[in-house]
Amino acid sequence: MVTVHDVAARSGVSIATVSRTIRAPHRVTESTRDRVLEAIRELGYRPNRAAAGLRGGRTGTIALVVPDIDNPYFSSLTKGAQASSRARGYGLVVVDTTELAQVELDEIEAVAPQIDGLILVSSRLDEAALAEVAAEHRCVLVNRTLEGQDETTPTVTVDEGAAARAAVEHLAELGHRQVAYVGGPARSWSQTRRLRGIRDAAAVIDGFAVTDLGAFEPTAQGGRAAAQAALDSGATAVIAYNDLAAMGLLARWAELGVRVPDDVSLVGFDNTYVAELSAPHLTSVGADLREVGETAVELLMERIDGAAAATPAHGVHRELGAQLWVRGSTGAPRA
Amino acid sequence: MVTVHDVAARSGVSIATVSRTIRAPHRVTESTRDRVLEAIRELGYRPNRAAAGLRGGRTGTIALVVPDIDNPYFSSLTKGAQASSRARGYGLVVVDTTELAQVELDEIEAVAPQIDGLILVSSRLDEAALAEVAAEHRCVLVNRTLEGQDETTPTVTVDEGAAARAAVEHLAELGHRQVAYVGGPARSWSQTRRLRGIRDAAAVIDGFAVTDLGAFEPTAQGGRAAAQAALDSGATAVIAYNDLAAMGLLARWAELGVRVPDDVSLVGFDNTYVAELSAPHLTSVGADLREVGETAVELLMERIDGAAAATPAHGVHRELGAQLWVRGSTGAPRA
DNA sequence: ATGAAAGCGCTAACAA
DNA sequence: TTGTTAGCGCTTTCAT
Repeated sequence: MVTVHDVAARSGVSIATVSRTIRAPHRVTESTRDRVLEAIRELGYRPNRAAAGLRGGRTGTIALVVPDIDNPYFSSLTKGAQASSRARGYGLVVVDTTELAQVELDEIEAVAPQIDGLILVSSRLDEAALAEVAAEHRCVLVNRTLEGQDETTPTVTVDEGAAARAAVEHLAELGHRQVAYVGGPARSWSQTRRLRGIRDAAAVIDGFAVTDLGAFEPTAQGGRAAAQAALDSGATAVIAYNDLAAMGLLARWAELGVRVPDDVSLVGFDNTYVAELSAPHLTSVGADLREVGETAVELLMERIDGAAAATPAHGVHRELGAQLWVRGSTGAPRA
Repeated sequence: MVTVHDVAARSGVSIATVSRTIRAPHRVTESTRDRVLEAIRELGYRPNRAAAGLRGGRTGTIALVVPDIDNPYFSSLTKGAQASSRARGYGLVVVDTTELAQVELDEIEAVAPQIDGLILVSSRLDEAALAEVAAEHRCVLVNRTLEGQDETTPTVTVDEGAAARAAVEHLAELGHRQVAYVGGPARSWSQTRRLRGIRDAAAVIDGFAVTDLGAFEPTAQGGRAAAQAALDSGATAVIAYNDLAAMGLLARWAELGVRVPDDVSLVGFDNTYVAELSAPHLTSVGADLREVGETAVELLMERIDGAAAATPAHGVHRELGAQLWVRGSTGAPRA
């Protein structure tokens, strides 16, 4: 292992100068700097981030904590974060909590000392635990806000209201008036906002009725389970809590001989890549997931770099716009 | 931040005893141990893994390096690794290399000092670079072997030959004799093995012919691009390089009015979760991906714990069996 | 069985 | 501008 000492010896300077050459190049004469840089290259020196963090408080690494990496929503978001942090010279470590609050807490505490900050995506922690984590670590929240007086934790959310509205208006324009909603986990943060968004959007359209089919698993299985009920509801179009559930509806309907969009239209949420796997492709509403990841990193960087500097006392909250991605699963209702 | 000093003060012992209580409990009297353990609980002390690694060489963390986390193959494998490492008390950090060899190399060198070992999945490094990484770091290879004299690096592979054979035999039993293969990236390690496996299996079946359609992107788009050619080949069944490509074939065929499995049967590779997203569900061959991840962690653990101990001079190579997952996309050929 | 002390690789005062 | 030095939190001899 090559250390600062090796580089120092090789270039005939002290270890402090080596460190400075990396962290504050302007504080070193050009000639020495060149010499040190060359030694670094020759020796293949790489600073030990753990050691740097131990002493200086900066590790050059951030962590992204997700509930389930094996879910296209989170993996796409992760891609965005990865690209963004890399572009800024930061390392990114991904942690999967398997949807468990306790695991989430454990892992956060375990990695915390080794990183400069963390991004919590769709945290499964309860308010109290989340507030404590947010208070003790430099972090950014995604898809979740801290209720109450917290104005200090940067947050990235997607405008679920706009997404829901886009779905409803799209269907209304196509001529639909009877729509069924296949919901996700009842207590979920997104579910609440999505259902309300749909209701609000529907309310301002003449003669537009929405039937809430209740809570289903946010998976293809959940979608399959809802397929018959959706049909029975008499709706000409269905909105699903997420793309995975929509895929389940699509598959089950195909087995039942129901054609999409001829017999019924379908819209998913999140615009994950699975929306382009089906036949027909799935119309979906949502933000650009990679952009969500990028934005979270951006906010965290501001928090880190401008630590003492221009950090506003109030937190930064970014609500990302949602778009409608029209694909083959939506069309005019049967005459 | 709670440190060993806080715990030591609280329990009236030295920091050395605190450390021992954690790393070598049997070297501490039961009464003192209890006292220390209680202080740890009360204070909520968590050892700083980075610091531990700096001094002792053990960080309690391992890294999993994948080319693209936004690919169901890797994300499922990651789940397995995550569960397994957690069960063993190790932290797991996931690194996404965006398919780039240079990024892979950079990230490996950056995290290396902070971890006890790493798992390289489907490494994009060339032989020379990979050999060097394997020599300098404690690592396990997945889906890749080091050619030549290396007998020292543990490796996990999937029996692609068995997978290919399972696909071919399944189709043969159904009555198919004309099969087309939609290939993946020409130079890919898996592609080579899969094609050969299919050829070998076909060779021993009377009158069984395989048409190689050539290289396509290992994505839904790639599958779509191959759809027409697959039909034109006159095959009654198609095997795709992976599930994603198979999904593309399925979708394009649906648009073309081709029915699966009535008009043509389809088999994918890898058995990722997307195989259960389509209508009909996709028959696929492959190993249990989570098991692949678990096995890799297991091998790495053996390498770490038994460092000096019973480590055989020759490496450990585990080839995981592949299974056939029969779903709706395969059936008898049209009479 | 326990404590004192050295030092892992690095950064940040402080001196020079 | 550069070097010296004191630790960051921890593990690990070496004493006791």
